[in-house]
Formats: sequence, structure tokens, C-alpha cells
Amino acid sequence: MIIRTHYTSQITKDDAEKEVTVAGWVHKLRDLGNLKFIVLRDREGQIQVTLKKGVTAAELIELANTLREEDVIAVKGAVKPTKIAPKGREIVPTKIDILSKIVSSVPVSVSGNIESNLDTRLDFRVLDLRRPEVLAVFKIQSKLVEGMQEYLKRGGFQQIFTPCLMGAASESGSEVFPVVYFNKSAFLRQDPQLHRQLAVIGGMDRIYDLGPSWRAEPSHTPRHLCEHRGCAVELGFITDEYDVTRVEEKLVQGSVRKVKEECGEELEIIGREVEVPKAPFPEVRFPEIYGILKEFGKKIPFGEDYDRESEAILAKYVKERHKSDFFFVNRFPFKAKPFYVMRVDEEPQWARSVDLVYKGLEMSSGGQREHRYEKIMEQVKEKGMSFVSMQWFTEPFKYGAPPHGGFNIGIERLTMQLLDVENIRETTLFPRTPERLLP
RNA sequence: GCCCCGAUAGUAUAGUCCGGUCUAGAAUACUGGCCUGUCGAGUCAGUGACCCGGGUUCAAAUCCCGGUCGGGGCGCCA
Repeated sequence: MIIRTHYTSQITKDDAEKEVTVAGWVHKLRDLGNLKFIVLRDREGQIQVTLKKGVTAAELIELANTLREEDVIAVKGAVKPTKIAPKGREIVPTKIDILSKIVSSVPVSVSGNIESNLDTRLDFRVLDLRRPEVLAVFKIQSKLVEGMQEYLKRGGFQQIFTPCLMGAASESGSEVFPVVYFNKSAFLRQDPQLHRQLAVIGGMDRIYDLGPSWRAEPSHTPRHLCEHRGCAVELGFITDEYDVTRVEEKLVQGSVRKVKEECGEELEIIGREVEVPKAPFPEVRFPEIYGILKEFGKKIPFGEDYDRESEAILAKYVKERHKSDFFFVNRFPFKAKPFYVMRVDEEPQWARSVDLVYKGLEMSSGGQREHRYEKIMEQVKEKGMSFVSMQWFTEPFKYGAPPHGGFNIGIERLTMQLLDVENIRETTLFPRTPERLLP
């Protein structure tokens, strides 16, 4: 039987005299001599346990004297409403069980007021996670993903699982992690992209994949991880890339709405407010983008991809003009994109390739894929790729591939931007960066 | 991959520019006292640190070189 009868948050001043058992960590000890307070913390909050000499049994007071912060205890007792206790209630204990004693004092403070550096906190992530403001971020992230899934399920999307191990480094130019796979060379995927396409061609039609991707780029930035998770969506029988962006913006809306509706307390803990974005999201496109950038004194040669400064300029431009933190960038130069994207037939320089930008940071990329076998083969050739190594992917296009498209939206990045967090490692439970592989 | 900055007790910092006054300071945590309404409790006492290697110098936390790790910018991207 589960030890606790109540989470701390479930106990209110209306529970007078009710007998409860709470269980959790010793958050704070305040010893006033003949009066002692134990602040017990669990996932949902905190409650004060009060011991008075002459009122509380002597052996309980003796036991309380041995407690240290972060010991794990269960406390049975009566709820006592009182104005002088936090949230107007406290527990008068009749029994205290020590479930686990700390072996040594904690290296980073859980209850204290000294904020450790992120790197130190990540070394002791387990302790860090016990801080309510850190826990809140992950509760919000969970709801964000839940909101996405609810939207997708309503929209008839099926969840699928795609492989993380790849027999060939394909896709774009980013670096992949090699893996020892018996006597073959294998790689960790950069994106579940190609298998999603195959699933749609296989007739699954509307699917999504929630899972990790890896990039072997030694990026030292507050927005990159070597391992990140994405919500990757793919759908068939689209008319053009706008059928994809309409899904994406609703998915984002759904996820943010879920957070707004169900994470009021967590948002308060971290001192943030969220706003459900209005759809449709504004769009800027190539080649018009060159003109917009020029107005802001930024020159990008016609036909070239933009850089991060441009992204910031466009974000500012859209924010002023459309009052939106979100916008799509469409029709990227084909030369900057992978072989599988669909070009605009009449203007083959540009691709039906779409990024979603949120508060100036790229959240996703996607768009319409090329589904015509001949075109795909042309593009494989144009990108200088080997027909043989791509055959596993291109063959199925011979046997009836519907027009399709999709996107992969970064979960850590979306959480980060939504909550105005400065570093993506804050929104990753156990982040993997070039130097950090533990814990 | 390129560029800039940093590393002092468990944690977070002062000191570094202008080498000696640093047997390295205040905080918090920790250890031991006192205290019957605390809630960043208060109060008294105590333990505890200059990233590693090399160099310059009478003398290095402080200056120089290399390494490792960390923060950030660009590139790449989610």
C-alpha cells in the first residue's frame, strides 16, 4: 500500500482533526528549542509539521532532533488549522517514520536561497529537480506534449515509432554519431524524417513520432543539444505545404493552451505568463525576404540562405507588423535544403520548405516533400548523393507515393521559448552536450 | 570547426588590473550550544578553498605558456 494518504497540496485548513499521512523529503528544519518545525516537501508542495515539548511525545522530539534536510520521512498526524502556519494548516504528528537518511549533506541547496550555477546544478540534477521552480518546468513540458498529442489524436493522427539506428548517414549535412553495430557501420538518426515519409507512403497517412534525435555538432550555445526530442508529424494527400503549416500552428496552439489551462500554479512558481498564439501564423517567404532584410540594412545575396542575424531581424519585423511571436519562413532556397524537399515546379530555385520561428528561434523545419520518383532521383543526383546508398528510401516512391509533408518541432526549444528560459539545458531533464554525457 | 571570456571552501562569491599588507574576507551550507510560533528564523562558537602542469620572480590566488573544464558569439541546426 502506498505510504501517503495525501499529497501536501491536498491538505487544507478545512481538514481539521483529520488523520493523514504525508511522505516526502525534509525540506527545512527550524529548531526553536522547545518548539520545532519540520517542513515536509513532496511533488505537490510543502506542509509544516509542528512539534512542541510537553505536547508532542518525547520520543518523536528525540527522533526529530536526528533529522537532516533531505532525509525521506513519512509523517502521520492530525491536521490542525491555524492562522500562523503556512497556508493556514499544519500537522501535529503522532508518528514519524524515517524512510531514508542522507549519507552526507547535500552539495547544492534545495531549500536555500543561494542559486548554483547551471553546470553545478546539472552535476547534481536529482537535487536540482527537487526545487519547485525546476520541477515546474518539467510539469509544464509534460503538459505541452500532452496538448500536442491531444490535438493530434483529435485530428486522426496515429502515433508511430521509428528507428533511432540508421544503416546510412543520409539526409542533410549535419554530423552524425557513429555507432558500433556488430560488424557494420551505423549511425544515430538526426531526424525521424525519412521513416515518417515511408510510413505515409505505406498508407498510414497521418502519423506522428515523439522521440529523440542526435547531432554530432560540437555546438556551445544556449540553444543546442547533442540529443533532443521532437514531435514529428507527417501527413499524406496534401495539396501543398499550407496543409502542413495549418496543422503545425494548431498543434502549437493546442499545446500552449493546455499549459495555460492546466499549469497555473507552475507558471506562478516560475513567474511566467503564457499567451495562446493566434492562428494562422504570419508567413514570410523567399525571395521577398531579401527585400525585407535590405530595409533593415542587412544584405543577403539573392538565392542564398539567411543567417541568424536575419532571423532576428525577421522576428522583429513580424512582431511589429503582425504582433506575433510565431511566424513561418517559407520557400527557402533549394540549394540550402536536403534532397527530399519539394521545389516549386515553376520556380525550382525555391523549395516548399518551411521553418517555424518563435521569439526569434527556429522551432521546427518541414514542408512539402517531393513524392514523384523521377524528381526525387534528380534531386539525389543534384545533391551529389549516391543512388545506391539512398535506394532503401527512394525505391518505395516507385510504387505509389501520395503528395505529403510534415515537420519536426523541438520540444526542449518550444519549452524554452514559451517560458523565456535562457538556456535549453534548463528545459532538458538530463541534457547531452559536447562535454556532458553524465548523469 | 572558428572567435571572445572565465575557473578561489559543499554552494555562491570578494580579492587578480597595479605580485609582498592574503597565516585569503563577508554570506550560506555543515558541526556543536542557546531559544515555545518559526516560515530567507534569530543568536554564540567551530571546521572548511586559490583547477592541473610548466615558466618568470627574492616573492605568485595575482604575471606568462600549455592542458582540462565552464560561459557566450558565429557556423550548423530542433
